[in-house]
Amino acid sequence: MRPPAVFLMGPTATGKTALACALAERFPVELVSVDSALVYRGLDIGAAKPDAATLRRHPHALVDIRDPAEPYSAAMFREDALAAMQSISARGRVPLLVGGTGLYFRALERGLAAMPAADPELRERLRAQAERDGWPALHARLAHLDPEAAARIRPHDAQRIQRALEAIELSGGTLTALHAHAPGARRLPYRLLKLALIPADRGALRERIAVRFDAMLEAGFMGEVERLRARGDLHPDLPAIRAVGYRQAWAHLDGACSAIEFRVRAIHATRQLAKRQTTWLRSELDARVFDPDRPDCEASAGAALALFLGIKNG
RNA sequence: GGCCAGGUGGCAGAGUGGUCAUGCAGCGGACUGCAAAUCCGCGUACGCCGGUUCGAUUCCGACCCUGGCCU
Repeated sequence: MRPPAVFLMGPTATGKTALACALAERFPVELVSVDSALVYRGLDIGAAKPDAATLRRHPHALVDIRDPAEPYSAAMFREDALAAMQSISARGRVPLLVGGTGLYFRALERGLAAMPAADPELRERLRAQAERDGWPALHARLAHLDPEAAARIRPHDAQRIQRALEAIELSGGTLTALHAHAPGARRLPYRLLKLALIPADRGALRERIAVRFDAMLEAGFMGEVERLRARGDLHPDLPAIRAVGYRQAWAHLDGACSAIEFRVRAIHATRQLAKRQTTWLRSELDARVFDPDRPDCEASAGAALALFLGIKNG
């Protein structure tokens, strides 16, 4: 029989970490982070990374595993997460995957088609071509090589056009053909309980995001960004520096906008992130949804987990 | 009180006698190796009342409001 595993999903600033830690106090679970920003060392305050004391008491796998200069990816995440889960299960414990990165959860659960890995040089070449001819021109080329993929991808979706052309060039086949290779065998070999934290009232979430951002500033967020800049080898095109908050802070320190403007932009970007994260969650039809703003949220989630694990609550 | 300028969607800000500004915010959505990324979609806005006109956000008049100057 497949071992159990739990997903705890939710947009930013909904208290996922607190809930995960609370559950870890009561159940035999161990935490695995599902967050594309927490993997980076040095992104702490602005990424709302659990503090050192929390991490000591409740270790999170896949936190601080990457230098901000090295890009991470969904495929690497899947591999790392599977390894972490296996080791947790082997100890007789239950992996609790907590985070807000929809693509990572999906890649983990459904698997990714076997495709060539990212190739920085090829990407750079495609980027240069796009700068000259525009992405729609590359999209037209894609339409020639793989009409089906081109129909799915918008002419200005730089990232996907680039990835499609990259995969085609590296594999010699089409993206469509690569995807067609059923990733069925790659499905997650676990019995899953999915918990989703979705605020019924987005107004409350918006407010919490603003308050939290000001707390980050108070806690020294700018100093953290200054330290990253001081390294000298980081730039705004890196995934780590494009993270919400960091990107806006970087632009502000470059003189692109005032401190006041920077704060507003960062808060807006965070809210927009929360919205996109919520959109991912709406497609998780088999998830148990809880409202983080209700006082019984933790108890309800705990009850669902107890039932799933066949453990007497308490 | 007088003179001048102006009142455009939640905000900023163009413009025109009869199809469209645009940006930001917001909302909805997509999502297979950068995903806290990338992209797509969504608004009968033209201060108020009259007038001119086939047709007024646009032209004319009164009124209200805002800012500046003057008394």
